[in-house]
Amino acid sequence: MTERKQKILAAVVESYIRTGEPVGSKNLMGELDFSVSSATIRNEMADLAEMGYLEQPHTSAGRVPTTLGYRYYIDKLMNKMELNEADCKSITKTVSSGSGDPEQLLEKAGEVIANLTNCAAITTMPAGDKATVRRAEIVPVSNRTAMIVLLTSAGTLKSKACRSDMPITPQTVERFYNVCASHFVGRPLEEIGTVMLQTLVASLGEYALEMSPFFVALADLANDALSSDVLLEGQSNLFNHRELGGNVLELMEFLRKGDPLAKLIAGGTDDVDIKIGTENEYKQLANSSVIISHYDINGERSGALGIIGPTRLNYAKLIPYMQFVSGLVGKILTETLDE
Amino acid sequence: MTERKQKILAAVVESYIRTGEPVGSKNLMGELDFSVSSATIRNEMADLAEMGYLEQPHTSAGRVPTTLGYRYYIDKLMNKMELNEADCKSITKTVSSGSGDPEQLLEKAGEVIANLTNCAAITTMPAGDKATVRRAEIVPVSNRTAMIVLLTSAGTLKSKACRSDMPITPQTVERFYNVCASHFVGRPLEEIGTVMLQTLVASLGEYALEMSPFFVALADLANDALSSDVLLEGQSNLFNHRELGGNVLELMEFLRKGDPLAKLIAGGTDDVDIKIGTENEYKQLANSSVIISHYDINGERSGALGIIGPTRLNYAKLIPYMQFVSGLVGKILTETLDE
DNA sequence: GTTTAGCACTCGAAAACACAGAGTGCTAAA
DNA sequence: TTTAGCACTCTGTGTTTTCGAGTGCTAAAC
Repeated sequence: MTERKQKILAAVVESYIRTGEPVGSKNLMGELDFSVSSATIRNEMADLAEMGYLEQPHTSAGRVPTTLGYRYYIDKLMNKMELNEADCKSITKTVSSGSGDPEQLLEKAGEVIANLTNCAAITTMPAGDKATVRRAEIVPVSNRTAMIVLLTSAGTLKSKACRSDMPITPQTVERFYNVCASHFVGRPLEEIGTVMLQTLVASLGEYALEMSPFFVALADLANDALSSDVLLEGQSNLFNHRELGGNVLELMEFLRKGDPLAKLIAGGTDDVDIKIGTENEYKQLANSSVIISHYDINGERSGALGIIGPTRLNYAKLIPYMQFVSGLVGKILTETLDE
Repeated sequence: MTERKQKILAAVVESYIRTGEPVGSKNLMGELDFSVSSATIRNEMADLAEMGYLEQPHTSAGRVPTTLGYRYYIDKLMNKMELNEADCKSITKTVSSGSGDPEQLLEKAGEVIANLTNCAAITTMPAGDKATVRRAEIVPVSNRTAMIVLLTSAGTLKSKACRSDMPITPQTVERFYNVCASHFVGRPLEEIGTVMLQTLVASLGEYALEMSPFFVALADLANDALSSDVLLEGQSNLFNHRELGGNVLELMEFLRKGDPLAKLIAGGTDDVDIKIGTENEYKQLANSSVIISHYDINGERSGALGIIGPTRLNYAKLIPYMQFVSGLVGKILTETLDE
């Protein structure tokens, strides 16, 4: 891999990212900082194609970067762009304008990213992995229906209505509160599994029947709180990218499901993860790139922001932006949740 | 408007709804219960076109119903289809399978409708118009951050994190609880407006500064609880209707915003509201039809289910279905929330 | 040995064209 | 009033043509 080949590869990638058109040898001439003829470039490009970095949509078209080409560009050739001062300010202003509610914050961050990048943005709420139960109770709303409320140490509050077969008395409420206080509060959410509940219910004796629906619902809530919520913003931006073509629908269908999204965004240990096209584990993403940037709360990896778009993302610009926003989110959340 | 014209109009509408193709005089011959030549039908159709009930996409194409045509058909000609027994059962089963949580219920109902109709489904949570405050409190999650929790008599629970400039002490919590108990509990949500809050904060004296962010957040929550939540399901179904063409995107963008949706579904006093194409107040819906069916809780109009799809909906079938599902939802919610 | 000019060739996109088919409107006869 | 017949219109489709961008190869130039 000569230096000249590198320069040509970089130029092809950048030109393609900019225009979306396959790039030919003649056009490339003007974009290089050294002058050679188009024939020379052609030879080099043929080499790069053979090496797997470029490919042709069809015989008589220009060249387009392959997954490998993008990867090489990102890892070795790319110069990250500086952040635009004004953008930073406006982002900071928008993101921090909320009242301190994490969900609102991440929603806003997602919006900002989606608008900025013209892609779909995904954000995860701070992970509840290690969260413990802070409080659990039932609040009656009618004769036989009550809200179950679960507050975790991570600051998430989940609630859900639940119907009982028996009238709900103040004693029911108190009993439930006491059981929770003695068995759950301060313990990790994970412990509220079905096994735990079964033994618990068994030990309740005569009250078992009365209480069991509430404990089942509580387990539901605990699960809810454990599975990190994923927010999605700006999906419709994907329609602006015609290279995604007919696959947009499948892609959007894929995004609608929370589970794979959660997996997608969870993986990776680096500060910023980039998955290009077929590098993605899901085949629906074969034509898309994903940039994921994690955020830390109190120095601990807690969640992530990501974008999903076509493979020809402006990586040099977007990577720093994603880092900036996730850093900002981490900072704000750390402040919000400090002990 | 002769009887024959009516029969022809009905046949045109039904054929178009079935096939999606403009219908010509020859094809129509086979679908009428009397025999006349295509020429006769042509004459009648020309008349109907002149009267504004039909139109031609272009000179040499068949005829398509206009908004007026659909309207006449629905109001005067349509025979509502009977509900399919098996469908009813499966709907009932799916919808009532939840744990009694209204949100879950309406989500399921929306899903069922979306799948059944191949349209986008919108559902509103039971209105909080007349709801009162059942409980309001703050729960600290860190030194300066607390969750504000608001539970209404309608069974909705809203919460939100809120950050204070001062450390939150148990006294703060108690003070807030007491103020809420004495001023808000039992009162309509609407009263928690900014005006009310200002006078209240003023009366708090030295604690005003400490408490005000929480009251502001509480007002937010009250507003949240008042503005009926709108759930949207099956938007992607809209892509299956090619007659919506390029407008699908605008339509989906429109659906993403909650506000107009809420307005859309709120209006109307009838049991079932049908808006066809340009009858809709929003121009993004000019090519769509909307069927909205309200549900009652304890005999009081509380919310609605609706579908949005192309104008060529199978009204005769879908209207009874919507009535059935909304009736079912009303029944279940009435049971859930009975006092 | 590397670079360049020249040239034949390939392929896709767009334009031009032909044409079948569905449907209409009109006229005149039944 | 209804019907048969006919000329006409328009779209959608398939075919052909043209155009241009781009390539790969060869042979000459550096």
